[in-house]
Amino acid sequence: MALEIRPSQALRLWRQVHLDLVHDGQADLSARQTAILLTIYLELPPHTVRGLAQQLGVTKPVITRALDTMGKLGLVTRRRDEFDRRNVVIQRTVAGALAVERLADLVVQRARELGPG
Amino acid sequence: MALEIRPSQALRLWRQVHLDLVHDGQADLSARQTAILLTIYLELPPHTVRGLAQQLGVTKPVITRALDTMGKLGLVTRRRDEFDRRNVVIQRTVAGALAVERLADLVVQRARELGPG
DNA sequence: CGATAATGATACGGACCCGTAACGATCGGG
DNA sequence: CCCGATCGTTACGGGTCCGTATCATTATCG
Repeated sequence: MALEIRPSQALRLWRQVHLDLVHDGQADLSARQTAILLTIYLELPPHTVRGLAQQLGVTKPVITRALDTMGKLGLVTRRRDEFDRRNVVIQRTVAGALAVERLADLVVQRARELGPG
Repeated sequence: MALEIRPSQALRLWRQVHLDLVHDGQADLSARQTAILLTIYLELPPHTVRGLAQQLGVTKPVITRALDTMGKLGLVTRRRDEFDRRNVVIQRTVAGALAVERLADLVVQRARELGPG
């Protein structure tokens, strides 16, 4: 079920969605933060700092700081793992789920509006 | 020629491309910077600081700083407009064009790999 | 126990970015 | 000519992020 898209379409889609994100005054997330957020919301729990760091190929402090920021924005929450208290389990929030959902709708909508070529 | 894509597909595509960008050690551009870069490379020249600021709905210093950063990365160049020396014309570079092209191919490739649902 | 390993958080110096405000340079009309 | 308008840049104070190194806490295993 491959999704066929031409390079020029891909670029216009990419640009338009980013323009929308900037325009809507959403949090100006970096590529890293976006990757972290979507990983948390798309991959199966549980998510740990170490696991996310491995998946992204970055150091642990990067994840910790990103979680700090997203926590302030209400996009994720952290909780101690009671079975292994060294671990921290990253949890989703309603606000985060809504933000992800809004992003999905944005991409779908802008893709639908793409002209040929 | 609408491009049909489901929300879950959109999210997986978005996540995977961002993961690739992080992994490939590309510059960790923010949403704003990405929007600026793609606007320069997709919209017809000439591009000015003021024009970009209007299109993105941000202040001029934001554009100036983004151009500083992308200039260091070799993605864009600036030149004085000789007809109206108040203006600065933003120009594309070979490196920038290659980076944009690579992004396009990345999106196309990851879209092709998307499963259904 | 005690030693070792593993996890996530923190400290540090440096870099970048933000928004507001001010600035120098340039144009253009009276 | 000069004065206002316009352009892009810079200054400022505050915030975030980076990578490296180190830390406290907790688990594991001899």
